[in-house]
Amino acid sequence: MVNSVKNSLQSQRNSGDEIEIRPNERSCDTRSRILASAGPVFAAQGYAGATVREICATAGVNIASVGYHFGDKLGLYREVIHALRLARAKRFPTPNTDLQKPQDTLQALVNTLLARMLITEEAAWETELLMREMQNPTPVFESIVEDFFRPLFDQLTETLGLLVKTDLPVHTLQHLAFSTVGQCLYYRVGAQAIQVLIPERQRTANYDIESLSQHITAVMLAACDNFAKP
Amino acid sequence: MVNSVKNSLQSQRNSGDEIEIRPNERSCDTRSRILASAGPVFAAQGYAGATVREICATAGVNIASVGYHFGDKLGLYREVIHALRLARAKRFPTPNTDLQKPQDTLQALVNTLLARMLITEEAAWETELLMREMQNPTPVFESIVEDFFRPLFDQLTETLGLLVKTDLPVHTLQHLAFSTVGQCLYYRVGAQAIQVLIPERQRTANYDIESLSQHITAVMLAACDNFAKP
DNA sequence: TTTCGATTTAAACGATTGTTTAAAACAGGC
DNA sequence: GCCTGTTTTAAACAATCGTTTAAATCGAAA
Repeated sequence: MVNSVKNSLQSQRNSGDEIEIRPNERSCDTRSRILASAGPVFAAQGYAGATVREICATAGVNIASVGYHFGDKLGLYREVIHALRLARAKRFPTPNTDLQKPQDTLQALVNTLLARMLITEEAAWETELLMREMQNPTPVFESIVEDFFRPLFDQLTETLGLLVKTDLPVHTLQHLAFSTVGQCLYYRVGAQAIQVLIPERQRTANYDIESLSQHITAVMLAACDNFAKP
Repeated sequence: MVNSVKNSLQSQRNSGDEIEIRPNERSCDTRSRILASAGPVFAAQGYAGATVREICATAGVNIASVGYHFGDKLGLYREVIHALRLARAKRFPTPNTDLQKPQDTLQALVNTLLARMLITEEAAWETELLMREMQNPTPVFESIVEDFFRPLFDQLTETLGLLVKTDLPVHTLQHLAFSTVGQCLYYRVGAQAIQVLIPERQRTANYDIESLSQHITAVMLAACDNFAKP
């Protein structure tokens, strides 16, 4: 009873304030350890498949800690997503759209998209988690789209609008934007299929970010040129 | 003990023979009822998320029946995938590539791809299940790619090869094929995101299979034209 | 040092999972 | 009708899940 009251208060505090001042070092340590361990586990197993026992074991803390610090499993997941958003906003700043030719802007946007998809560093779990949200949306999905996908989508639509010269209906520009995104996304979504379809030698030679980025940009520029003169 | 022996024998019989002669009507009924109920449940919840209890409840049979007829949960899943392959081979025959202009072949291939993705009939669970296999591959995934994806992929590569006129390296044709597949796939993978990004009125007006198919085909034809004259 | 609230811990809770068991119900040959 | 092998059934199994509890431990103010 006393615990649950404390937890709910703490939950409100955490989700409300941006700057959190933890009571002391000890709790802050276990809290952030849980947070750091939870991300990869959620990404690898999915929200339902992930177990708080595995998360706590990886973090080296007691099982009850997640209940104490985050209320419950869903509260922990919410904070993982929250932290993920902050981290990715810093890692992938939206490329500057002005001061350069739209061809270069498109190239930069495709590069950013592919880099987000094919990242293999220690932050690969972030992309994995976002992919899982796309297939199995949780209540946090809509805010992810608004904060994450829409800015890049708007920038893409705008840039394509500059490239087609002729005024095209909005939905055609949106289709072109989705064509761009779809091509980039496939090298992550279809990665398992590509691994079966294409022998490894070819894959390592011609499937790096640079080659794919140039190819997709070329496809879209050709499409824009063609759509310009009907 | 006696049961487990019977089950393993039965499992081998089922996976080996193509034409199965069930001992009598009764068993065949519960067996096929389980099989019919399992597909949608596996598709909706994923393999791990699906419960044999829900499957059996939907089928109206006892919980122990899945153990008796399929050995265990994984055995049931294998047979679901097996039946799915047979059903889809009939439903989506690969379009005839000869006897028509490559432009028309491309259009037909894109149409088939989009139809597979955006199907909303009672067989929608099949696509859902295949998408889950792409993200969380089980041991059956590789055979799915070989039997299902590769024929269409080869046909696509070949058709694009006819369209570019100039001889291009194989990997470039493969990239073009993936560009085509990626654009089609996105309207299923990104459906949840599109639902947030695009207001419903626009979606119902300009996101039908026909419009999307024509758009994607136009994009790829433009790309092929451009790649032809470097 | 004592005291008190914050935090961590081990243990248990009830619920749900896949699987198994042993008995009952069934179908067909004699 | 009886017998035999197949199929179905209700019940229980052990394992694992998220969550809760009450006691132990800690840190700092009094």
